[in-house]
Amino acid sequence: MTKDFMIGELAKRTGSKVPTIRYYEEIGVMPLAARAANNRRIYNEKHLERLNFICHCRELGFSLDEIRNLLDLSDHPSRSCNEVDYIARNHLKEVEQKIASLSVLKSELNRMISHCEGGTISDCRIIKVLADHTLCEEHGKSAK
Amino acid sequence: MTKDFMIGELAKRTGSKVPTIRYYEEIGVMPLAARAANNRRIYNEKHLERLNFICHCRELGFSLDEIRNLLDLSDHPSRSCNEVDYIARNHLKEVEQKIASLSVLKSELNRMISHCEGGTISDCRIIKVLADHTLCEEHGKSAK
DNA sequence: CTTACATGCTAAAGTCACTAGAGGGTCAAG
DNA sequence: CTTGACCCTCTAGTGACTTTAGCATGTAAG
Repeated sequence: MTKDFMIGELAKRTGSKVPTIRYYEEIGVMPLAARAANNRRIYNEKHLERLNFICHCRELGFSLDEIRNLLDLSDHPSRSCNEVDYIARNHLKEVEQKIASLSVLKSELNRMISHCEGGTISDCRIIKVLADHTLCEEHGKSAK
Repeated sequence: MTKDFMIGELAKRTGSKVPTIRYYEEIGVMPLAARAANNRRIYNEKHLERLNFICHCRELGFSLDEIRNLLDLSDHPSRSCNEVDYIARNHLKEVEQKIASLSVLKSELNRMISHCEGGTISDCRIIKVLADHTLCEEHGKSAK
C-alpha cells in the first residue's frame, strides 16, 4: 500500500487550493474522505487521480455538472463512450462559438480604439460606438 | 416631449429582461425610475439610450464595474478620453488572452475527439486525456 | 359585470464555482 | 512553553443575474 497524505499535500500535488477540495467533497464530486483520529482528511493515490481528472476538466472549461457526468462514465469502463464523445463535442461547439464572438468583439474593440484620437469625451469614438450598437461593423451574437 | 413607457417595453426595445432592468436600478447603473400613480416605473428615451449603452457594453464583455466607469465618463463630455481608451485597451488585452487560451482548448478538444473510436469507455481516449494532463499536446495556462 | 390573462410590484432565495474570514484544534521544532 | 504551520467547521461574500412567491393593477372578451 502506498502512503496516505493530507489535504495540503493533495492540494499541492494537483495545483488546487485546500478550500476548493473541501468544496468538491461537499458537493459530491470528490468522495467523503476518510478521517484520521485527529479528524483530518486522509487521501491516497486514487483521490489524487480523481482530483487530477477534475482539475484538468476544469482547465478545459467543463462545468462541474459535466464533470460529474464524465466521472460517472469513467467509473463504468464497459459502457460505450458515445456519451463522453457527445459531451466533448458539445463542449467543443460552445468553445468555438465563444471564440467566434470574442473575435468579433476583438475587432470591434480594435476599431473603437483606432478611431479614438485623444481628444475629449464629447468626440470619443469609443463612447459613441458603445452608445449606439448600429455603429458596429459586425453584429455577432455573444455567447453565454 | 416624447411619450413615456413602462418596463416591459424598455425590456423589449433593448433586448434585456425585466428583472435585469430592476437589478440594474438596484445596483445603481440605471437611475431610480420615476413612478406613475400606480407605482409602476416610468421610462423615456434617455433611459432607453442609457440601457442600450449598458447592454452593448455587456455584449462586448465589459463588467458592470467597468460600465459604471464608462457611464460616468460619458456623463462628463469635457474630460479627456484617455481613461476610456485605457479601459478599452485593457479590455482588449483580456479578450485577446481569452481567445488564445480558448484556441488551445479547442485544438485539445479536437484532438481528444478525433482519437475516440467509438468503443467502450475503457479504451476511450477522451477519458484518458482528461485523466492525465501529460497526454496534452500543449500546456497553455487557462485564463480566468 | 365578471372573468381571464398580461403586466407590474416587492422581497427573498437560488445559481455557479469558488474565495475569504472568524474562531478554534493539533502537532513538531526550538 | 511558545511559535508557526497545518488542519477543522461554519458562515458569508463574489458577479450578474434568474427564479419564486405572493400580491396589485390594467385591459379585453364573454
